[in-house]
Amino acid sequence: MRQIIRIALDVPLDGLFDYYAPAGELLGAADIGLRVRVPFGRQMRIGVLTALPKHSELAETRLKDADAVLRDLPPLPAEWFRLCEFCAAYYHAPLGEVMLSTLPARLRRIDPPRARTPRRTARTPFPCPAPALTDEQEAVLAAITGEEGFHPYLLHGVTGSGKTEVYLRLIARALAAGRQALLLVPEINLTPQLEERVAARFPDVPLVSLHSELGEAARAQHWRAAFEGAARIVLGTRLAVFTPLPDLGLIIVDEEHDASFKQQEGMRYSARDVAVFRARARDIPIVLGSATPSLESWANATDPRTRARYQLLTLKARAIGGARLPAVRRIDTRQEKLQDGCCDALLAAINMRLARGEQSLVFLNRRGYAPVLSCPACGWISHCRRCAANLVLHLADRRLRCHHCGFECRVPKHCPTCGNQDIMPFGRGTQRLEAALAARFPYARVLRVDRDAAKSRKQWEALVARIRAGEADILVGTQMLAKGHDFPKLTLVGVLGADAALFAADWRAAERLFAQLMQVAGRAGRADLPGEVIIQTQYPDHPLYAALVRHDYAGFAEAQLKEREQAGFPPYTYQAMLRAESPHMADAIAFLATARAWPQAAEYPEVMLYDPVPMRLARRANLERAQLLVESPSRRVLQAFLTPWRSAVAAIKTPSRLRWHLEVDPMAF
DNA sequence: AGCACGCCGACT
DNA sequence: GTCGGCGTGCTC
Repeated sequence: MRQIIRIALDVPLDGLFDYYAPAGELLGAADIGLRVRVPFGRQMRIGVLTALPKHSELAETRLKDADAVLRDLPPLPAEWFRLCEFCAAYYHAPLGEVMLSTLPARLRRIDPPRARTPRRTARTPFPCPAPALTDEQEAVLAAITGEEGFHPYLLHGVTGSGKTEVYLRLIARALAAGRQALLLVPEINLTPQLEERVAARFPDVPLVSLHSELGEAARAQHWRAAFEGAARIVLGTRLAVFTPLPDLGLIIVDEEHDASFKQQEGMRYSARDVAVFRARARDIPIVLGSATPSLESWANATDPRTRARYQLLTLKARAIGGARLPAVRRIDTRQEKLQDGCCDALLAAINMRLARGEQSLVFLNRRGYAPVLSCPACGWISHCRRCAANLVLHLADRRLRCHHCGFECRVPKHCPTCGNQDIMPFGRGTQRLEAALAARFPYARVLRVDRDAAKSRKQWEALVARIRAGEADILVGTQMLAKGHDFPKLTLVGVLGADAALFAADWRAAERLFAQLMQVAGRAGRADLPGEVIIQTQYPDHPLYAALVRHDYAGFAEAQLKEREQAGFPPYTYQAMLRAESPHMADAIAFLATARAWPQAAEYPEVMLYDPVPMRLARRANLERAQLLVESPSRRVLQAFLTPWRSAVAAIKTPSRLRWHLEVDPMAF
């Protein structure tokens, strides 16, 4: 009679796998959570020991022997199991896939490279004493003090109001209580800056960062320090939310509205939502911070029907002495003659900054030279052969590029269909704007900051350093530049081409645009220099811009929530999306139609299944994509439906090239 | 998801 | 004659 062990494996199959314990090993309850190496099919894999069952459902003759129990790492704790189980259940992903995908790659490897002596990361932060708090910050901290147990807070603070200082004080409190603090940030771009600031405040406290740009070795090392409790502060991007932390006492989610908390591959989870679950399970406070909270969080904090699930805390004033919110002006471009896409007022304002030695930023969320190349003679336009999208003209290196699949080619010298020599760029991107401004202001130093100019982290940091050193007068940038960094000499922000998002098919576009414009406006005038924002628009009376002029997030959010409620959109309804992709649209649609026709669906009258439709980008990289929206006014009902439905969907016989996935709480449509 | 087995088209 | 295309089926 040999001991049976139950293993979670990283395979897209439901259920766990039973093995015999390796010869000569007797495992006990304390070993649950250890990693185990097992033969699976024709390969070896790493799994996690989840149980020691008395019997297996499988005939014992079919069980294989596990290869080895790995003891290089202590067992993963029960709390981490519960977190993974919650995600597996809520996002309808196989447990093994969830568990293994949340571990650093090195711990999933069959042949772990011998751990080398950890390199001393010589971090000598300049110790930085805590500044005096504003009255508002005091009030916020007082509201949080003394709260034991699970308590979710939404910290709404305008850019520059000193949210980070509040975080630092809360972290200090957690540390003093002998707890670890987990600080989640949206983007890798912002982590070094914040890490420096946290390290400077707590020079003697072990701190680690966890993000995808760390090398495999560093990632494993940091993760381990956090897991073993050596690191007391953990700062990381979304993947860090799964790090087991023995003494966790506080979670902070900075910029909680940010879309990068949503994983868009594999298990499509929201790190912010997982963080809230984790805080509740562990019975500790969590602070979600933002200048423009997600409407979900705002509703949770303000809608009386949700009985104020989150406690709202507000920072209204800018913390830096004398700094005020920038004046926002709308310029009606229907009344204006534009030059290179810019109105006179913007050009004059840039001129004034140049004269005063200050910086200007022109925000245009479209990279490349022009979004499409076209032939005026025959109407040819530069389509991507693999996607339902246009090829973008990149004049900097004379290439046409697809921003969806990465296809690129040389710019043709003449029209491929009619031979016309005069093919024309249509529309305007950052490269074209950069060139135009450089020609218009020949003595100004124009710097473009977009994903093409800042491909790597290094390039990005070099650009930021140049801007801060005052080596640029006019910045042309995409949303990359909207986030996080303060540029003390930047006093003018111009916004071009924002209108498109007002009437986008995606009903979340307005929310994103408002957040983005609030953020980019926050770049202007942070120090003692007053800031100005000029928005060029054909719809100056649009309520979104009107709210922006008033810096009125709350007014905007309330109006949006009212619209959402009337239209029956989240957060007043709960959604899941089944997506399929295949070389042929008909196969994708047919698959979704079969899924929709699930006979038992009739037993869930509160669940609405929409018609399968092609996705907005209907073809990408030669795969045609379609989606099926599932909706319910009740989260519980939706979940109850999804579990059996997913099993039924998994049993549908599909053409071999068809891929599908189910996404709970989809963000992008 | 991997990975093998298996049965049909153009290469040495 | 075989290299390799991807259809099908299995993994404790």
